[in-house]
Amino acid sequence: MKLSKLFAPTSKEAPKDAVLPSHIFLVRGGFIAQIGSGIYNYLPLGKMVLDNIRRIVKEELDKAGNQEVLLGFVTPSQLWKESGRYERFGKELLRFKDRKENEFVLGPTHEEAMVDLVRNRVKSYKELPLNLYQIHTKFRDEARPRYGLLRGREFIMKDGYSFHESVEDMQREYALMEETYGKILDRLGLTYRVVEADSGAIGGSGSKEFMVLAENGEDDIVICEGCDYAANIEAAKRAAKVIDKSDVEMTPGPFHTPGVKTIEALAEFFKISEDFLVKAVAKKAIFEDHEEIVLFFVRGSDTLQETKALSVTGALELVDATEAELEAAGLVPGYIGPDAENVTVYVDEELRDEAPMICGANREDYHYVGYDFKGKPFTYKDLITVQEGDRCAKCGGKLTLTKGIEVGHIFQLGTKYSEALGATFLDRNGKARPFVMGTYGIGVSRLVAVVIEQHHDEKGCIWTEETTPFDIMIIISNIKDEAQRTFAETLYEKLQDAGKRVLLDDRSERFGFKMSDFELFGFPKGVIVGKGLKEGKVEIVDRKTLSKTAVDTETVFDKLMES
RNA sequence: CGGAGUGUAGCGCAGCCUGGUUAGCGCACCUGGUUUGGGACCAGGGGGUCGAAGGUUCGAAUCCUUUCACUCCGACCA
Repeated sequence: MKLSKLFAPTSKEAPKDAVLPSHIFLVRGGFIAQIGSGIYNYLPLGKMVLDNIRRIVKEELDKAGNQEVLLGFVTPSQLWKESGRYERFGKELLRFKDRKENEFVLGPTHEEAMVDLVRNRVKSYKELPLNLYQIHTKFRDEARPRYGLLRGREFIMKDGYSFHESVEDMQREYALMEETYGKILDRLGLTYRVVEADSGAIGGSGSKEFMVLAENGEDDIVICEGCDYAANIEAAKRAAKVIDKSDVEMTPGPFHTPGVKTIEALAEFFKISEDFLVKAVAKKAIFEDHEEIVLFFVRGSDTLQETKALSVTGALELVDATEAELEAAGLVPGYIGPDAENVTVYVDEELRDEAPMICGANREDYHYVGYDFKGKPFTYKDLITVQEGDRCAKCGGKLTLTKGIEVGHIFQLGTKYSEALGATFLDRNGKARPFVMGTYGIGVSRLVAVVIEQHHDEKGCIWTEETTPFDIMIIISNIKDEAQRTFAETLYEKLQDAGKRVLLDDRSERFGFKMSDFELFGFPKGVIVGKGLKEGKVEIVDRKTLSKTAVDTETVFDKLMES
């Protein structure tokens, strides 16, 4: 390809809203261009990267025995109503009607559609297992799209769905997918961790996320320094905190604490560690058919993990409760304790049998000192957010927090969707049973940006070997110099014939301009054909290190073929 | 969805408050020339429904109303 013919408009200026390197360089390098909020066009270079990633994903999945299909992007709402997600998915699901007033959705994920494809077509255990995937556009009407390709509304995802006759077989496939995803990310040249995750709106019994480690990641992940434990903050567990109670004594009873409403104030008032306080977090839980106030109690030094909290309630969402709503429920804001009546109460697991504690007395201006959880029949659940420095539940090692970008997520789904949609097969005994399913996703378009988040410098992109659109860029320093042009064009032809993907910068621009574009594009190798040609020399530039090596014109071809 | 902004040439912006010639500037673009190892220079040139609709006015980019889009902070987010 000749750069003079390539549609790759580069620019010195980045869009003013671009803050992440991937966003800035992909736009400046002419890889992508925004067309609407959270919607991007792929220009030739961006499309090449996307195709590379898509190809790697496909190769590895096919090797693992998966089969590619392509489902309709527009999905009849009926399917979503059958699974119950039409209501549950919320506003992210873009709904619309056709000219006949029939309702449709733009698929944000395709569990329903894939189950529909398989039901009544796969009828016997003999046809199982089956793992079908597609690499397709998705649409989620994100409340706030940002960060370029990292959080768009329209994006490209690989989504796979497996069907099995037993949980054991599904778990075998789940393990195979974990391995396969690892191979894919390795080939892309990414550093990642597999972490335990919350299953969220998809549901199911277990899930893991593939997190690419990056400073600008949106997800907090917990990593153990001592073993391989790693988890999303939303799902992370720790060894129960050990509290030193040696010099704490309390005489049980109510205590007058006027105006002391926060944990900090309470710790100050009693001159005691927050470890001995009970923090009440009140939320309004919204269910499909009603709303109610729910109370969560955690140790004063802990914070509520909202994803865990949401999951124990089974509600659609949790929102902050207003003081008026709390009072209406018979609660006293600032003095709420676990013995509150007529509301649903969840207590953190680590407070089971804990004593002595200080908690709200459910009475204006009073706390209860010396509270004992022993024998209290609360519903105890894991509710806390793991903090930096907590101890690993697996090995006792120190837990640290880091940032990651989610690029893959695998789920042990079970029979949730097959049951809801009535998708069954006949088992070995001739009995109809719902498929046991797994589901597996990779953010293909997100990966385009992720590669850059992990591989860039202040000048621009640095593509990895398998993602780069071109292997080599030949830069003709002075296009008016006949010798330079002839040599470069000959080399260009030769490398192409030898199977290299080569871009020839034959533009009539100045040297500095072309070098800047080379650095911005980020192809692994550059060849500068310039003033050294008179002495029989050209230079090979390594994009990663930006180091230049003078090479004889005789040997440059072989040198380039080596790498 | 709450709060706050911005829409003027491909991009970045000034002009608006205080209405009044032909709406400017930088970059980019086109032509000619000089230049060619780190985003050059000289000369000439093209490009605008001032986001849209309505209103006030002799006169609107500028004032008013409505609307749309985009962005930022937050909430939200397989």
